[in-house]
Order: sequence, then C-alpha cells, then structure tokens
Amino acid sequence: MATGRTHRPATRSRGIPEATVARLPLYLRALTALSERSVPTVSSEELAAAAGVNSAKLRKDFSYLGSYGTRGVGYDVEYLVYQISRELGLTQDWPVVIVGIGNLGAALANYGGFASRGFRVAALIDADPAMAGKPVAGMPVQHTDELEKIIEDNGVSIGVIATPAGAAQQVCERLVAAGVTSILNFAPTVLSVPDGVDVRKVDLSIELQILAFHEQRKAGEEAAADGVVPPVAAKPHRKGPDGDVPAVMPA
Amino acid sequence: MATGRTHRPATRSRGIPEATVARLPLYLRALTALSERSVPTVSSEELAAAAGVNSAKLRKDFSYLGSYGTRGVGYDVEYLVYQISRELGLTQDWPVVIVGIGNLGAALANYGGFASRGFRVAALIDADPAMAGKPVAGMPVQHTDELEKIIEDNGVSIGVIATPAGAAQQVCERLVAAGVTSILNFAPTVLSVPDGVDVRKVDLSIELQILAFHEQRKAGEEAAADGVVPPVAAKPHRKGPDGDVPAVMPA
DNA sequence: TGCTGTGAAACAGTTCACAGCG
DNA sequence: CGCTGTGAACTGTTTCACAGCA
Repeated sequence: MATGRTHRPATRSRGIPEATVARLPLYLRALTALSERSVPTVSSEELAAAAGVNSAKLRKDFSYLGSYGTRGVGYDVEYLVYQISRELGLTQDWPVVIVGIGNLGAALANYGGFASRGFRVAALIDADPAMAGKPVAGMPVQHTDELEKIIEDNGVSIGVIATPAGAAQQVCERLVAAGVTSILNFAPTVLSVPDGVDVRKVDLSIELQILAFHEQRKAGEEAAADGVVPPVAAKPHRKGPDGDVPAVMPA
Repeated sequence: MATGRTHRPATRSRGIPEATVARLPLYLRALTALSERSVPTVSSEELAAAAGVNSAKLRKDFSYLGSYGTRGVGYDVEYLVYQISRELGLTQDWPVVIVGIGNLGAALANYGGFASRGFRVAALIDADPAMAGKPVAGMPVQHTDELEKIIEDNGVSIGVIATPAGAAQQVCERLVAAGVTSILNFAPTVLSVPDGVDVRKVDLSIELQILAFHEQRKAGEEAAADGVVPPVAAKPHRKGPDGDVPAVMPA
C-alpha cells in the first residue's frame, strides 16, 4: 500500500544519513581504482576529486563510519575499501533475479559490474514461453512460473524488474510474496509495496525530462541576454485563458 | 573540471526547487494516465496517491508553478498536463544522440518512452566500424567520426552516453565541444564537465549497493531481535587491529 | 463544505571554519 | 605542519495545520 515507504526513521546513534549511504558506492569505486594502481593512501582532497564531491562532504561522510583516517596523512586505501564494503554489505554476496528479459533485461544480464562486487545473478526470468531455455549472458532464461521456487531455493532478497510497465506491479507482488525485500525497478511505474520493502527506481524518461527542464532554462537565459522574452517568462499567477494555452483548456 | 556542478544557485523568484523538478515527470506520468482514461479532474490526494507521494508535498510542488487548482474541487487534468509539460520544456522536441550502441545502448534505442514525450533519437553512434550502417531500432548506426557533424546538423543539445567506462570521459568531451550541454551518463564513471553543462548519471551498481546496505540492515535487525549480535554492531570508534579486520590492514 | 495554497515548524543535508592529533 | 574530524551555521526539503476561496 504505502508507496514511497523506505526504511525506518533513522534511529539515533546507528543511523548513517541516506545521502551518505548513496555516496559510499562512489567512494568505493574511486578507492578500488586507487587500490588497483597500488596507491597506499589518499587525502580527503584527492579522493573527493576522484569521486566528484567536495572534501568537506567526504570527511563528514566518513565521520559517520568512524575515525578511519590519519591526521596529517590521509586514509589508507585498502583499509577504507574494506570498511566501506563491509558497511554496504558487500562482504557477503547477494543473489539477484532479473525479471523481464527484453532488450533492457538482457543488457542488465550482460552488465559486468553485476557479478563483480557482491552481486550474483541467480536467475533470469521471463513471462514469454518462447524465451524459456534460451541462453542470455550464458544463462538459460526461466519461465515466470518458476519465480517463487527460484526465489526460495536461492534465498534471493533482491529483485530487478525490467518488464513492461503493465506487468511490473504484478511481478513486484509475486517477488515480495516469495520473500524479496529489495527491488530495483526499471519499469516506468510507481510500485506499491508493503512496509519493510525497499524500492529504488531507475527511470530513463524522468532523467531526460529533468535535463530538458534545465536545458530549456539555459535556452531561456540566452534569449533573455539577447533581449528576447524567454519562453517560460511572465507566468500568470492566476490561471485563465489568456492566449497562453492552446486547445486544451478546462471544460 | 568542476564535476558535480549543476545549474545556478537557484536565483530567488524564478527558482523551482530541484526536488520539485525531479517530481514533475512523475506527476506528468500520472496525469497522462488519467487523461487517457478521460478523467476530467483530480484532487491533490488522488493524484498524490497515483504518483506515490503525499498530498502536502504535491500541493507545495504545484504552488511553485502557480495557482492551477480550484479550491473545493481539485485540478483540471488536461490543463495541468499542459502546464507541467511546458514547465519541463516538453512542448518542444529535443533531438538526442545515443553514443555507445552495445547491449545497453541498443536497449535505450529501442525504448519506446523516448520518442513519445518530447524526445527524438536523432542518431545512434558507435566507435566500432563493424557496427556502422547496421540498423538498430530501425536506424543505421553511425561511426564516431561523424559525431561532431551529427550534433551540429541536428542541433542536438542532449547526449546519452552508454559506452564502456573507459571511453566515457572522452566521448563526453567531444559531445560538449560539439555543443551538447546536457548529458545522461550510463557509464560507471564520474564525468568532468565545464560549468554550464548538466550531467545526470544512472548507475546500476550504485543502486544495487544502496539496496544491499538496507538489506543488510534488515538482516542485522532480525538477528538482533533473536538476541544475536548484528553484523555491523559495536563499531570501534578508534580503528585498530582488533580482530575485526581481515588480512587487509594498513602497512 | 471541501478543497487548495501557504506560512511556519521540523527535519535533513551541506558547507564553513577550526580545534586537535600524528 | 598538514591533515582529519566535527561542532555550528546555513541552506534546502518535508511536513504540519489552517486560512481562505469556489
């Protein structure tokens, strides 16, 4: 029922701010790159640059994890990699199912970054009987009928939904009923899930629309600089059929 | 150079909060669905439920756009669709190029939601000469050599990067040099762009890691409820080789 | 009366600036 | 001395609660 419901209201002491959690993977990636180049230590300044944030924010973020740096020196790369991995729960590996093996699902299945750090694709599932048994990314696609069995047999708690929008809610419900408690949703729909289930969404067209908004703004500013009225300017604070609106006014 | 640099610091009056902008596409989608069902008006409560937010937030969001509702009644669906589309800049259409036509790029090219609302795929570009001319989503793939020409000829200002991580920064620079000012990045890298260029990133493995974090937390809580020490509990605030850390301690 | 629109309060996240440790 | 770690100030976002209009 509750739709955007995420985890608990951040109980006092043990709470790492959500914004910080969202940046840990970024730090981890930057640190892993340094580790591969055998760099032993980094300063907050250097690491922040590599991760694309500012150093004050990075230090504050790390302060929630504990005091892992050395004053006057910086952070030990290997040690931090381990601490962040542990904090993110990547020291265990998470079996994941991908439901909906269309173009996108197949692309996700083939995505290398999956298998690398802590995640393992346990199964690919599709509703199309013609897909069943066909190998995608070296793995046979299984039919939706098997969904519950697969989840239970593999102890899957994370599901990826890459179905068309129309099927997403139903798939979601089956995943949740079978025991999945975290869902990554690529379908352009709002999913309703019970409390205690986390949903994150990845939505191409939303991202594009946000870019378009800013793009339009830039265009408007240039025009304004040229002495032209920007397309969005002079919004009437009262609505009304003031020429502004095309053939789609209220009845 | 500046990495996370987004738009201006929200100049007073004309500024719609970023958080609001990010939700407008959600409202628009819900409204479009209502519109297709010929629903004439919605209350903030109903629309909020459809978009998966709470109604106070929705009303506050709309209040930044102007007073588009009718007290005691609600919002006119068609009218709001238009206002939000206009605010997002979707009344014009935006030519977009996709660079990197691997699994993911092809999936994006095939994604219907693209063409629908305000966006048009102007070209598919890949560095592999073997791909050149091959049709993907009914469109011939063009070689990277053509990139600058394509951008200029089509007046493209939005680029989608779906290349491997290693190629992303270079592609980004070419896009920007050719005139692109908004980038949607699917490659798992931090892109550096000059001021005035917007970047949004979509990153599968980051999303999964965030889910893993919460998932681990849930598991820890269950264990705690069973009287077992949760995996992340009792973090030593001073670091040190106290059994906690495996073979990866600082030198 | 039933809804929107919005100040004001509460909360979350970021940035500043510097104390304090190695 | 150079860097981390962190209170304190600030900025942005959400929620509350209700005045005010159709």
